[in-house]
Amino acid sequence: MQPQVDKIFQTMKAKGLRVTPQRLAVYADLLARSDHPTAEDISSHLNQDAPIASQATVYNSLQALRKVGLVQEVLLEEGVCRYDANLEEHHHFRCQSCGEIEDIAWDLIQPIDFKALRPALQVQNYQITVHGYCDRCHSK
Amino acid sequence: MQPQVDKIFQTMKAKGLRVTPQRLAVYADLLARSDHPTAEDISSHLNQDAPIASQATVYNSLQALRKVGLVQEVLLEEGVCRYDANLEEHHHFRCQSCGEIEDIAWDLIQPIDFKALRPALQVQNYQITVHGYCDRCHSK
DNA sequence: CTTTGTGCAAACGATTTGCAGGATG
DNA sequence: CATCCTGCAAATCGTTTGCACAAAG
Repeated sequence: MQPQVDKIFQTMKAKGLRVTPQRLAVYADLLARSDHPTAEDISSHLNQDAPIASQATVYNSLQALRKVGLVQEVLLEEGVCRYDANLEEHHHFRCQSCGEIEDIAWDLIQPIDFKALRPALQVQNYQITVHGYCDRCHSK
Repeated sequence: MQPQVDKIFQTMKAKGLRVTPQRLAVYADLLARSDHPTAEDISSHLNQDAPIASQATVYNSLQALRKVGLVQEVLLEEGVCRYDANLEEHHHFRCQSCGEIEDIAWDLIQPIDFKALRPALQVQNYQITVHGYCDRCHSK
């Protein structure tokens, strides 16, 4: 088991939530994937061989994980919510042709000091969303 | 009628789409609002006194306007799609407490040269989404 | 008279919820 | 044994679609 998975035990127990096999499976699946799956993606991937977690439980688990801060929502397209267990701050690129989503490392972009720009706002975090065409689609 | 509204005639006709009273009403409503209303917001606002456009027509009109580039989708929260007729590039701030959305002027933030950072990506546009607490919620 | 758009209601897809039964502490 | 969680199915919410009629070119 990857070291990162340990986090769920500390984090969830600290908030009084149980670490059930289903929640663990959802979290492990998210950690193991580099893409940003939807709830449906996770559900079908998880249950492809044997039933691990019902659809409702996947949704519930994602909410629980989100509540304790282990996963984040990612909103890049209309109509679907994607999830991400990569808690390092990062930005996103989305290909307008194939829909592929690519992370953009936080360090690549010079930090923006919103405190200086807009002192009235108490900024918690920010992300940059980049739209365009990926290498593969572009070269077609 | 505001000068901006004229745009719809040129733009839609150029693409072979008709400027119907409903589409005009939806567009004018969007131009007149500084917030970023949902389709439902627009529909109820438009029809509060007299029936102007059915719900389906509001959705269709928004798609038509989006297709010709007069309005943009704004994805800031899960489950709802917001719309914006402000075509000047800009960023968004969303208050995590009251949900209020505020524009952040494009010029406020130093442009990012993605071509230099990630030459493989053909970047069309990008926006920054800032989360935090607005002045009002923060001072509570 | 052919094309495009509207309105209604039904269909849809993603997500949530109510509730009975199970597992956990 | 009290609490929390799961699974199922039904419900909900935002959005889309099929179809008949109306309007525009």
